[in-house]
Amino acid sequence: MQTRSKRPLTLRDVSEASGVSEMTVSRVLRNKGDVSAVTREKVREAARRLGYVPNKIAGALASQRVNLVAVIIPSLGNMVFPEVLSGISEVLEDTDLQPVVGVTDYQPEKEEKVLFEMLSWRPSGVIIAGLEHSEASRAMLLQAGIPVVEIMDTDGEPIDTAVGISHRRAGRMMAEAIVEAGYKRIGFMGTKMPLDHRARKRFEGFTQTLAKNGIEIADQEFYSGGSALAKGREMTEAMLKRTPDLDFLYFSNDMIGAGGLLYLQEQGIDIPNKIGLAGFNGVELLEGLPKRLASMDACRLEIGQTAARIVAARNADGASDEGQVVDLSPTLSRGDTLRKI
Amino acid sequence: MQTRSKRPLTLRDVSEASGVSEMTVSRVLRNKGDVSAVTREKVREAARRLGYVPNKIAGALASQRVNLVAVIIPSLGNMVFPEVLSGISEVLEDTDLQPVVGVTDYQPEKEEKVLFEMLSWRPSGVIIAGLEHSEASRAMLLQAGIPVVEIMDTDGEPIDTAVGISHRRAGRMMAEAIVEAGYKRIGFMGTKMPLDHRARKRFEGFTQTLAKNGIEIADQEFYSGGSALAKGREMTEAMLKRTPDLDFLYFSNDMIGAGGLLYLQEQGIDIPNKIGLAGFNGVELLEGLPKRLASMDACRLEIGQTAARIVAARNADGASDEGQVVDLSPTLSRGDTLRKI
DNA sequence: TTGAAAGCGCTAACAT
DNA sequence: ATGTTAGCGCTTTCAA
Repeated sequence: MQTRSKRPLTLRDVSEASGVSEMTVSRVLRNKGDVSAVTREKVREAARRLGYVPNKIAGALASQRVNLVAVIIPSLGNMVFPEVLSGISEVLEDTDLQPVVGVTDYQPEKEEKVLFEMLSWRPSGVIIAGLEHSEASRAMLLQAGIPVVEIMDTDGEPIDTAVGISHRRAGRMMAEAIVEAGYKRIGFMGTKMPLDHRARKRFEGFTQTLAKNGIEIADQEFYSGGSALAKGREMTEAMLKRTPDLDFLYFSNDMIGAGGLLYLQEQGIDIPNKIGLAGFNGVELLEGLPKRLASMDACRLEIGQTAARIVAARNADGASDEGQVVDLSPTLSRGDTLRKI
Repeated sequence: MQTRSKRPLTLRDVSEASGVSEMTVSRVLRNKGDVSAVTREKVREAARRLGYVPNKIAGALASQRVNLVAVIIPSLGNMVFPEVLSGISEVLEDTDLQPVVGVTDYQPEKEEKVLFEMLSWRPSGVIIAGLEHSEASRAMLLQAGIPVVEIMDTDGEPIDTAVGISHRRAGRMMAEAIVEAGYKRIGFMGTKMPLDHRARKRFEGFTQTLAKNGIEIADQEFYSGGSALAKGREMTEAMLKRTPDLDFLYFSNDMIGAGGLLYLQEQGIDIPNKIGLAGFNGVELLEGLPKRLASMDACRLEIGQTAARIVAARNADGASDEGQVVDLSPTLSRGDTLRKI
């Protein structure tokens, strides 16, 4: 351990310090090839003593291999994505691959930029949220010549491989459960995000199934920004003032659903008999509410794990699963806010 | 735009396609040096048409510059850190630097590993949470020869520069407010995390100030894992059963505080008169609760912004602010759960 | 304004 | 088991 230096150390420094060729030093540090125990120890000791940190840039250029996996998601604030990331990290930790995260804020232009930036580091694979990408993004992904796994959604044509759930189906399932339970006057609340394709697809599936049962959304409202819990509360109050005869509220995420739930409880309204409620995501965070909100889990952890496994497998044996679509099944939890039939 | 290829394109491909030397192509693509408008357009067009993505690995090796800033944090699930990241991204977006995130799960060994991994990509700076690091980590940071900003905490000796709040002081401030408000029988609930130094420091400051006022924590409990909201609820119930005469509950984070709040409200207990409550963090997420929880904000966004600005400035002009400590002032919000004096 | 040559720090592919 | 050589794809530097 020596004092702060301007020039970072190179293999050569370790080579000189240990009296062994650069090549052998390189072999020791990568545990590659046969090196005698004595030499190995000499080298390790020298590297440790100097505080040598290998230069992956040079290594990557020479070997043409980069052990990074680009993970591109819309947001970190959403709860959902950190959980997907956990699944990815967990699986990649057993390999020599490393996730690198990029965030798009649901903006296609930003996605394009982040993707370009990450691809320019020549990662070994890409895991990217959603099936909707700009032409340029699709082109880059196609050109990259690496495994590309699109996650979260399966309603569409994957570039290469997809792992997720069908959000249309998720919307349909929830609508069916609500109709079966006998609710008729249904209100919807969600985020004002034209670019959140998955929320849009859930909404489409939801309204289609309602329509099939002769039901039309009785009221709806979209918000953006602010605290979701507070927004759920406010929107619920406003909507019930506007449309007092609603008997069910479907929220596009659990957080606003929780806000609505708290509001209704304060008003002493009978849940789920007078009004039923449901959200989406099965956010564990919210366990501990006065009543468990009906919800539908999006298989976040499993999606991350599966995607990572696919990338890892393709890197290991080059097995080509291209075109594969892994469609997971979301499960509905009725909680205490969706009345039994 | 052409079909998927095995070998990624190189500058040479663009050079040949545009009939211009590699060197000039390089200049165009980096907007460096003088290139005639005609040539520039020719090159741009060729690059676009081929779908060329520059190889940053080669570029970085040649130029000895990498526009990445390593950001090392304990967790993404904590709410707090995504917000710090927002502050960092926001500021770095106006520069040519890019954040790259690594997660340590509060484990020193993992921090060491992540740090080593990231430093081996030769980033232009490091932003790392906390002031407590292993000897090896400190050595690497010192050796790296790049700006190092330790964030979140200012109670300790920074390696280079620190930006954060004093958690000891935060604990003291909260204790003072509670004592002033006349509460006497105080219970504490927190996470069982010996390695969360900031939580520990808050607790120390808190108990010290109580002691100074002749008060000792009347009961305390630590949890790990599970949903924080549910844990807050359960622990509150258990603690009040065990120690019924408590008149104040201090929670080490807002999420468990919210759980406690919901429980007490259901029990019809008068908050803040019969029992007062306070959390920590000022999580915006929780606005919308029946009562606003007293809390103390940790200046998360500002910490991120300031840290990023320091790294960016040092990269721009090499100005050396080493040893600087930026100590931000957390503000106490009394909410509705801490009675006025 | 453009081009040619020489490396950046490492590893693949061959020696030995 | 160890060493030598020749690049990886760019950018820096110097020349034209």
